[in-house]
Amino acid sequence: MPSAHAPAAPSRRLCHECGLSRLCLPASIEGEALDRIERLIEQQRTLESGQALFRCGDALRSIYLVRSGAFRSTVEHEDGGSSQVLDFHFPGELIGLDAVAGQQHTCTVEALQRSRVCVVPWSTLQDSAAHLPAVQKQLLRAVCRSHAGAYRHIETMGARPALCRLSLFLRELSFRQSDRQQHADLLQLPMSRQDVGSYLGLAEETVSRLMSRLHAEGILDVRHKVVEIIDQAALDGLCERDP
Amino acid sequence: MPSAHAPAAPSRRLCHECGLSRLCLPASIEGEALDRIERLIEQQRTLESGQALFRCGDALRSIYLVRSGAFRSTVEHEDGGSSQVLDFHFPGELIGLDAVAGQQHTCTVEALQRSRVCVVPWSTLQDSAAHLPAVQKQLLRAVCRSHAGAYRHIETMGARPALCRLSLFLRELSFRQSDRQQHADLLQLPMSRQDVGSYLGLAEETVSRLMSRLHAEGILDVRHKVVEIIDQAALDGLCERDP
DNA sequence: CGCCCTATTGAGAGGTTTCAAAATAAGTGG
DNA sequence: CCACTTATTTTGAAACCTCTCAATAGGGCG
Repeated sequence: MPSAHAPAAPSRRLCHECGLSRLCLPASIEGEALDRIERLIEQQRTLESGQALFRCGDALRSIYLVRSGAFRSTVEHEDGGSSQVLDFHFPGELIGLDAVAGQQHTCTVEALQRSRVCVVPWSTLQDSAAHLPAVQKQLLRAVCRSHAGAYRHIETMGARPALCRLSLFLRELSFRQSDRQQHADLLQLPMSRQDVGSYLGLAEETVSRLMSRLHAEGILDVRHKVVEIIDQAALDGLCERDP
Repeated sequence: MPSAHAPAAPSRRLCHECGLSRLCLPASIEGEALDRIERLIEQQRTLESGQALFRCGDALRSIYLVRSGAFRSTVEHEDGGSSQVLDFHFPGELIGLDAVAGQQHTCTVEALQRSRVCVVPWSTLQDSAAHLPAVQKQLLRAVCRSHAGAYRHIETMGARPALCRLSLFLRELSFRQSDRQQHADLLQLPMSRQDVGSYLGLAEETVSRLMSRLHAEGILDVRHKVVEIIDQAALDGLCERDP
């Protein structure tokens, strides 16, 4: 019935049909306002593994909404040689807000695997936020959520023992996966051990060693980039600062 | 001349007369829009050293603009005993945005010394942002600036050697002081050594030891809570990851 | 199938933490 | 204003953890 008159919208139902909208920019937005947000999406873009979404120093052009895959953001250290992993980004998350303060990106973001993003031009988004309080609110909440994530990361790095940091990292991944309706105890680690080490302020060998140890103790089942949590309670215990 | 007709505004020129407005919420806002922002300030509040602005779990009621003094935000760890310093807050900075995502505060903020803040009710601020794009923009930038600070903090904690972390911390304080028109090389440390240690993921003894060492090497002049940077170049050198 | 990159595992050196004690500052009440 | 108590800071020595260097094993991609 409705198909008869519908102007055959050219598959621009991106957000309506996207399972991530609950997490993404349009969270808690429905109806016409959602249509408006959909129209902000300039294009979708696919990135191959290793490809950069933008690099440190690039001018702020767009904000990106992760549709699938995973990303890693890094900063190059002044001395040139070393770089450090600042964050990982999964479906439903916004990327690029690091440039809002200074109009240019402060880190480099690369795909860890074949990934897909929705591209939202910043100028358009800003205009939209100025007119639609709902968009403005969501944008602010997205930044604040990201900020809260950074605080959790700081908390994790402040948890001294390496085992404790790794446990917190795995728990965080587990939470984020279940947010996306994925198994909370069958973790997909799209990043390398080196990335994990850099993210946690540890050597990659330490990460590898601790993974093996947790496997040997029956707490994890480590199969390359797939890690299954066998004993959640034990893992939670390791997140405490002491033992 | 102008005093003749002026309606003797009852000292509500808070922002106009505040030297921090360039850093604070009203940054780059002038004229009538600035008046509007001024009117958002419900009251000013003075806190004694150690007094809490809010505690973890409190409902989001207001955002606070630091006028003078210094603050420390901490999270209590689940196990109860330990807590961790997440951030320090100085004049011109916004406090309280951590609660925007979830409507309740995720950390506890306490004054490190007698301090003064402007109190802006969140509901009022939100309304104002919905109507005034300038306010909206500033609010977003403030969060993003704070987010950028968190990323720098992560970068600092990822810089493995303790000496390197401490150097980066001192440099950061120096930058923030010069932003506030204070001497860049005469640092005021309102927080304890333990706070610094917690902030950097180090033991307080390590912080103390390294301070002494830098003093002995003639790079710093450490006088209790006042630290003078004698050899800026040497300190910068220590910020590199290697030596 | 073979190369290359990543991950794992081992052993030693080094830096930080811990525990403990002394020295210094800060806050309190007379 | 001083003496007292309390808290913070500094310094020391030993133990521990993590890093580094090095070699091996395992997957992934052409």
